[in-house]
Amino acid sequence: MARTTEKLDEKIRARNIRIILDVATDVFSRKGFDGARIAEIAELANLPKANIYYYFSSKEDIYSTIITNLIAGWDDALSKLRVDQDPADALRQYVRAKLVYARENPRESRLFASEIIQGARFLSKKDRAHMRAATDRYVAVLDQWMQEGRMRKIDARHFFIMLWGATQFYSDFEPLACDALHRNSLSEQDYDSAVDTIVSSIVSGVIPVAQPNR
Amino acid sequence: MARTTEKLDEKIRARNIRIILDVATDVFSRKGFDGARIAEIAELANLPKANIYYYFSSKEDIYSTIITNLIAGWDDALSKLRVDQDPADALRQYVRAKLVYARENPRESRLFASEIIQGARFLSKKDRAHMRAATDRYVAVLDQWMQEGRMRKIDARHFFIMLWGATQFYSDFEPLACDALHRNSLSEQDYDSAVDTIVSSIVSGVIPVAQPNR
DNA sequence: GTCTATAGGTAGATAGAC
DNA sequence: GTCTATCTACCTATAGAC
Repeated sequence: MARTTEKLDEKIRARNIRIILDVATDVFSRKGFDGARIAEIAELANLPKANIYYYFSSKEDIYSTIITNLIAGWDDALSKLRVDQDPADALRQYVRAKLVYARENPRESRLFASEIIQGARFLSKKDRAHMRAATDRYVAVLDQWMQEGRMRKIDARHFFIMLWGATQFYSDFEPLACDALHRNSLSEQDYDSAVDTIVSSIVSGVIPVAQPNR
Repeated sequence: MARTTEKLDEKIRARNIRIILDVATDVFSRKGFDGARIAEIAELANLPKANIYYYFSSKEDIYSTIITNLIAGWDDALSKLRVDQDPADALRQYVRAKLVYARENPRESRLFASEIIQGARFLSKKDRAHMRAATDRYVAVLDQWMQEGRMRKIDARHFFIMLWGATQFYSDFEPLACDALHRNSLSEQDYDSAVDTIVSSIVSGVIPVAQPNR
């Protein structure tokens, strides 16, 4: 009997926590940390406000939980660049993976963008170190390719910033992307075009090589 | 006498409005519209809270004024792409102008980014139409270059989104850029490296052309 | 034009009944 | 575990003295 109750409680608890984190992601992404209201989260979760405080100790507790979760999610979502891959193929896979993640997780992407714009106040040192380490690994792969002559020598760190900015724009600044593309909303084809444009631009360049008959 | 008083009043008014808009840009950029507090704006402006409401009718009034002002500022800041320029030179100038603007106006840049992330609720139709028209003019220049064979055929709209994302990252997501570059803050040299990496990547591509002896 | 005082409402968080 | 009622603090905005 006790076991049944415990199991049921665990189910209710897990379910409520999941719902709270889900709607909180929505509210935080639309309002930022300071602008978000616990009352709105409670309303969207169909729970009394006090119930939120039964599962989480504070507003910051909910927020930090979401951030740590989404950073963990990135590692799985982003295909790993490996030194033995073809650089052009690998870059295409990386850009595609970033755009797919952005398209499938727009709220998480915007919440994180909002957190950074507002000064990265709740991004823990651990999470930042984790991200720096991931960047360093990617940079090492590109540096290796450059050493082997399989890639032109550029600054790999700035290069990754360029890829991040180019890909995140579609989810974080969607209204601007829609305006620029004359769309009401972005379709899967638009995302495919984004991959093609980004990859073909950075792989081959946009300026034709001068004719040899000069 | 009346004239002197009027002049003095105008000076005080102009000065106070300027100060309010200045500190409000800071607060809105750090907290977003909903998170910003009039009390904080008043405190930073060294004015009583009620004084803010003497110059502006509401929180939204201050916010909208800032947004319209900063959009007007862009037209001057961004060097115009002209069809008769050399494409590579023109793209370098454009990227540089965007990065210089981002570096010199980080608060405006972040406030605007925050507004878009939070759904572009206060971006007027007029301002959006204005931005779309500017984009269309830039796109027309690139399309012309492509028709003349001076530029590879890519989607000009996605291409501009790539440039916007790549350049805005440095001001809007500065903490991430600092982490990626292993810096405490970004120097002018870092911005120069950003221009070089972005421009050389998109102009020539990062993958060497295959040797002709295949 | 300036600013104190305050209205009227809502925020995050908690006490305690069930 | 759940939720009503409520605390204290703070919010936007205004009234009205100077």
